[in-house]
Amino acid sequence: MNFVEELSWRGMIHDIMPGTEEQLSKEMTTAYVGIDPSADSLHIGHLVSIMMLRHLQRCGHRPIALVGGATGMIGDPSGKSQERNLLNEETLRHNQECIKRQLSKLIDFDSTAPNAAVMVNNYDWMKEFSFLDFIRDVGKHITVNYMMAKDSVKKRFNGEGDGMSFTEFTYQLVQGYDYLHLFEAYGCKLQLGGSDQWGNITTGTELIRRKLGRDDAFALTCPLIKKADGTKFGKTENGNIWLDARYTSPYRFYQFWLNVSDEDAKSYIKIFTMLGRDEIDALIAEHEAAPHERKLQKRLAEEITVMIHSKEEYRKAVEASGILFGNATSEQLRNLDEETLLQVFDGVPQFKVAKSLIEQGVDFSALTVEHCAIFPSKGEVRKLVQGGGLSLDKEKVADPFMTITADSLIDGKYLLVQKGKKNYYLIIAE
RNA sequence: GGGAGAAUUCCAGAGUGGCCAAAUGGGACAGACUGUAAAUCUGCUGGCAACGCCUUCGGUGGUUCGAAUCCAUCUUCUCCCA
Repeated sequence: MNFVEELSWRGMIHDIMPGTEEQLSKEMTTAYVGIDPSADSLHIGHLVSIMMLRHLQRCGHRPIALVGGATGMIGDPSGKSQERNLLNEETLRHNQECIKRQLSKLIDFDSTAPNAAVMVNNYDWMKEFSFLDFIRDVGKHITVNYMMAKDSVKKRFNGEGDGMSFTEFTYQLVQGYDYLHLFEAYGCKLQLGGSDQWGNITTGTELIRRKLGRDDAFALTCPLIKKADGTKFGKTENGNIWLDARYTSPYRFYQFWLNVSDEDAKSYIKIFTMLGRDEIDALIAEHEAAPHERKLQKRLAEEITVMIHSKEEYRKAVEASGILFGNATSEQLRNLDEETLLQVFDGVPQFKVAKSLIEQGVDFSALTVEHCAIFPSKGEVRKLVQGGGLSLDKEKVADPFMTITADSLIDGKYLLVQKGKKNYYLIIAE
């Protein structure tokens, strides 16, 4: 299987350095991607790079995942208009461990195959590197003129943002040195990344050329993922979509993919799943024939959820979606056992209230406004009720001042308040 | 340094003594339709024990029966001249 061809039909190539394809067909090639360890979980913004590594490994080449412990301490100025926070070593190590665990599910690090993946941390070779040694052995080879010509740097000189510290300016040199180091230590001849990394990557190949006189270091970047409507990919109003279930529940993760637009689904299924070309073409054809069935989104969500979480989590997410968005009745809701109920409503805002309060009977508006702060005011509740936008336990609320008693409790302790179609609030009486 | 103007509810932006909880547009939220989409249409957008009451129009103080509207002063911003 040809790596470049594979990425190419998937629309995952933005820029490729001449000679890359020849290099890949010549021998088993080692390639790396840099990952910024700024959190202890990856998010879906990282997923494209990871998919590139997966394809690379499948095509028989050797992936290296480089955790940017050192570079993470500096902060990449590309695409940022402000100086970033720096991380300490302890946090970095912790983050690296967590990231490795996530990557292991997707990339093979452990096998004895010659192309088993490797994880490295640039902190390991940067921490002992003295400033003097660095500027003598590395800085000497690259001119400031060259560094200033990069777009990411130029922008910061044109009055966008707050200027740029020397630390940030050095970033590309440090990343460039990573490539040099991996080239020498691992025979790594290709760097992959997002298109915003092109400038940094070419500093690396330039460094290898000038210092070692070698011109067989290559670069390949993928386009940055965009949504068809121009808004930022991978963000919701609740923030990032994380791969770690602690930060983004599998249910939300599944929902994110299920909700992508038709246009985006067509490109995402190529980028984020390992499905083959024929299957994808068939899915897209099917989708275009009956877009309302959203087979494409369903399949996309299934593939990715299973890949990142598990079949079991996927199954639960589908079940939860059925209850939340299907025409589940009050009856069905009450038939759920407590465990399933809590899973379905995992991630839904929860409010605790004294059970005695419910047993005495309490006014719906008072409960949701005063005791639980679900809604900001009783006027709000009244308006929503008048518009038919509020449900309790899957039944429309007709009177904002209705009295809630223990009869409404599900499993003797839960109340499910629903605003509109998508907003749920769980009240727990204890 | 001198002069002119502006500040209104989530945003933009009307209002220049009682008819102002404040036009209109946008956004947000909800309803219908739908595919948990887009578009469209409808409602709604200060609070409350609600045909009424209370708190809002940069801050403070005043004039008045009555002030977002007039006066004084302070703060911030914009523009013009040097």
